[in-house]
Amino acid sequence: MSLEHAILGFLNYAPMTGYDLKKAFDTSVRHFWPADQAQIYRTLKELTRRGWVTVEVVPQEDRPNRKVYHLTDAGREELRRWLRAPSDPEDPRVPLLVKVFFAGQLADEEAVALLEGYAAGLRARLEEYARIPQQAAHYAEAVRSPREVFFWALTLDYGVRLTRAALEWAEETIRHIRNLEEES
Amino acid sequence: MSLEHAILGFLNYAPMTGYDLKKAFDTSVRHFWPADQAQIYRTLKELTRRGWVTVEVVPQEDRPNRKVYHLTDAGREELRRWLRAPSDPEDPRVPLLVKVFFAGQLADEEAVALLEGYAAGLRARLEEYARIPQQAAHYAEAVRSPREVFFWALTLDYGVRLTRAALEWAEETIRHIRNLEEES
DNA sequence: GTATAATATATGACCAGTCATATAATACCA
DNA sequence: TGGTATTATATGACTGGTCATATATTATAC
Repeated sequence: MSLEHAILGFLNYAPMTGYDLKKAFDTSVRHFWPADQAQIYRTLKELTRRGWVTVEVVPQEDRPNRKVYHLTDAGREELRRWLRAPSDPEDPRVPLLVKVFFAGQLADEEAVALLEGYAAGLRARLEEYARIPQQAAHYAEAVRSPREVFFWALTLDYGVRLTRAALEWAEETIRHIRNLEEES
Repeated sequence: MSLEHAILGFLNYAPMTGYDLKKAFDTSVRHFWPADQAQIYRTLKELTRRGWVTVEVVPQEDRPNRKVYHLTDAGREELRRWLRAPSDPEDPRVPLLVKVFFAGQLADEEAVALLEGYAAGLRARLEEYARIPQQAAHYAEAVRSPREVFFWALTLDYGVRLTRAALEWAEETIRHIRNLEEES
């Protein structure tokens, strides 16, 4: 399960609270692995039970106590085991394709509208991706580990390439449908 | 929810049992929307409750009775409503990228092995996709609705393009890591 | 003769993830 | 003065999906 291991991965950088972890997810892997706050806290409990992390309660007066989680040796071992383990190749679920599959029920203009909406979402996504490097720049400087930064950048590259491929498909498909219309 | 509506979509082609539906899923949309048998039966129950489908029990002597489900007018309306409704653009979860994100913990050869395993899975997927047109040929003939066949083909085209894009990313990334190794 | 596949429906247990909400203090803005 | 944001943890209810298994008959393969 990815959430568990992503948490181990973050705690391997530095000890953190559930709250910190939520922010870490939201500013890094959220585009390919969003994490729900409730799920993070419940997973931390489970990871503690398994001995992969330990808790250190840091009392605070002005705000709620912090529960700082530390990766244990067993946890670090599990992280590396998971990283090396083969992942089974599952095709990702694509809700849009379910609509496309049954789009024969729609008129041509309606099918085009469906694809235009999808394409608009993809373009917005690409714009968001384009803003990431600047946002990440100060991070990369702070971390000062070019090796880590290299792998982080790979995930963005993947996102851009796949989104572009999907957009090209959508645009060509729209053109295709419009051509069929003209011919008839 | 896609499963519900996919079932409505199939029942719009023809009345069917849960068993038939399972086969329909497995021979068409399984690459982007796999359906569990238990989930199909439970969803049919729910769709009946909502009045989108009706059941007709067809007694059989030699094997279990068939419960043939029929799409109602309300169900057909719901199918078209769903097809026309905008789908919110969510980035798909990509478990591999979680590993890549934390791959700084691995040695270069290990990171390459991770990507090689992924690439192998993608190549197998492309080979499977390449076999689909022949498999679907007799279907397309039987259906005799070129419009339906056109939309079905679009979903395959999407799969091929996205898988190729992912494979290119993986292959270029592998080369990239190997180049870095040589330089050092 | 024995095992497995196909036809057909169904339930129980479980899992990961989502959404809403609770608590409680401080800070800041209008 | 009221409303929202930030810090911080936690629970309850729910949803969609997975896995294993039960039942019962016929057909086919080894």
